[in-house]
Amino acid sequence: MSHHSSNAKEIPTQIKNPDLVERRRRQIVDASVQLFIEKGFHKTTTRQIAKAAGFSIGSLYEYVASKEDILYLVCDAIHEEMELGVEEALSRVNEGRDALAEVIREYFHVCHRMADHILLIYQETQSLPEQWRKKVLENEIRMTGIFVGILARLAGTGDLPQMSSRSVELMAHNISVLGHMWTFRRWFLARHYSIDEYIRLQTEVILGQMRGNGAGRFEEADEE
Amino acid sequence: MSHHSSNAKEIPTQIKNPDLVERRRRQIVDASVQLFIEKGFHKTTTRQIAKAAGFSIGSLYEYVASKEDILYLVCDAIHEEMELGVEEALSRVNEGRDALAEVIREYFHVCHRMADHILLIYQETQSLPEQWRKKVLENEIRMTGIFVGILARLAGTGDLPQMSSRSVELMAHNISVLGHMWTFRRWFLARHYSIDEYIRLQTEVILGQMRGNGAGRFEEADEE
DNA sequence: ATTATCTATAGATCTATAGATAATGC
DNA sequence: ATTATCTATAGATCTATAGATAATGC
Repeated sequence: MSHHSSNAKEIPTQIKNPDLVERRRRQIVDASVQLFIEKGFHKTTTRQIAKAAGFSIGSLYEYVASKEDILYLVCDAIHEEMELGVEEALSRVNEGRDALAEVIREYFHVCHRMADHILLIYQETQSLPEQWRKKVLENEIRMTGIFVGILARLAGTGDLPQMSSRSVELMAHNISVLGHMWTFRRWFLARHYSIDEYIRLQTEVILGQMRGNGAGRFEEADEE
Repeated sequence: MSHHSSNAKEIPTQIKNPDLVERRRRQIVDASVQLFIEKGFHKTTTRQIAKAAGFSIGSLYEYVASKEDILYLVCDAIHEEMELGVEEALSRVNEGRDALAEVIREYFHVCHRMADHILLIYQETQSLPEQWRKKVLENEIRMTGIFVGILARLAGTGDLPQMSSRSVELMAHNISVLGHMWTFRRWFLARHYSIDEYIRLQTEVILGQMRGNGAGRFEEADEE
């Protein structure tokens, strides 16, 4: 399933050498991610980005046409990293009855690792021009789609109860968002739960329904 | 449970007449909410706010000390409206076995009604000065606390299975956030589900575990 | 000659305030 | 006299670009 050849290539540049473009844009993204996380998109200036990237403001504008371009590069890079992370993590998951619990655990760990980045997307997507906001939202759906596929397969093999495709889809959204919740409520949650406790409890909540195995196992961990 | 005498009063002003302050600030908030939803906080100028509120930029700065003050007034007003909405809605909920389903339905309808406002909070909280961001996040926890109280009570009367206080707390967070999810994934969800379908399916998901009544009722609505 | 980079700055805003004016109440 | 409001603008940025300079390869 997929080589995500980052949409970023659509952004025009004055520079002829494609390798150079890729290298410099990576510098721009790395510098910007840091700055945006610290100060937010609007409070970061293009000069600060150029400086942190290691070249002049003039050069910066050879590689992008606007500050919004930079935000798009950043969002796109984050999604690419998320997707790689998730697919790498999911490749470790075995088939079988506990597959979904493992999927959740792996995915939530990726969310934990990329907390600042996910938060950035939640906060700054709105600042993108319409055309690119749309692309970023599509990325979000693509991520959710990975879970739809897994849930559907598990339902097919009987490892999950039969459910309508709409229930499957909504469940996939819930898993995505409850992973994100750890990032945007972290200032609260992390004071009360470790990431592993959080995963354990949420797994119970999410699987509770699907297994339909009664209310007996509430205080028990599933694994770990 | 509470008169939320909006924290807003802490913001200093040059104007002596408190009624006037309240009235003018309401004008400021009403104008700003509209503008922020349309263009975002950073792309809205103080002049536009003053104009939309119906007075001059000079007067505006008699009622607030900075643009951030305005954002805080806006966030605070939104939380106040949310809390009023939720408490009003919950006052219609009866005790008993279906209480939680009703709570969810009422709460999600409030989220639906206030979708733009909730989204605004997600996007712009970060732009607040530390001190006020903290207050806004506390508001968020207070809202969640309402659900903690309800769940705990239902667990006490036996209308929910016994569960640890941590599970109750996390469940409350999930309900809050899955209501918000309708607002920040609305561009996708609303294309595939009506708000009532969304509520029905999510209710099944959330209650599925707690009732522990097996996987039989999947395709059945609970009410409506 | 071509490509990449830099310096210097035009041009456009935007926030916040100072100081003038109008309205209100004694 | 006091309170509220307005006009005009100081002062501070910030994005984006034009035009000059340096590096690269023929």
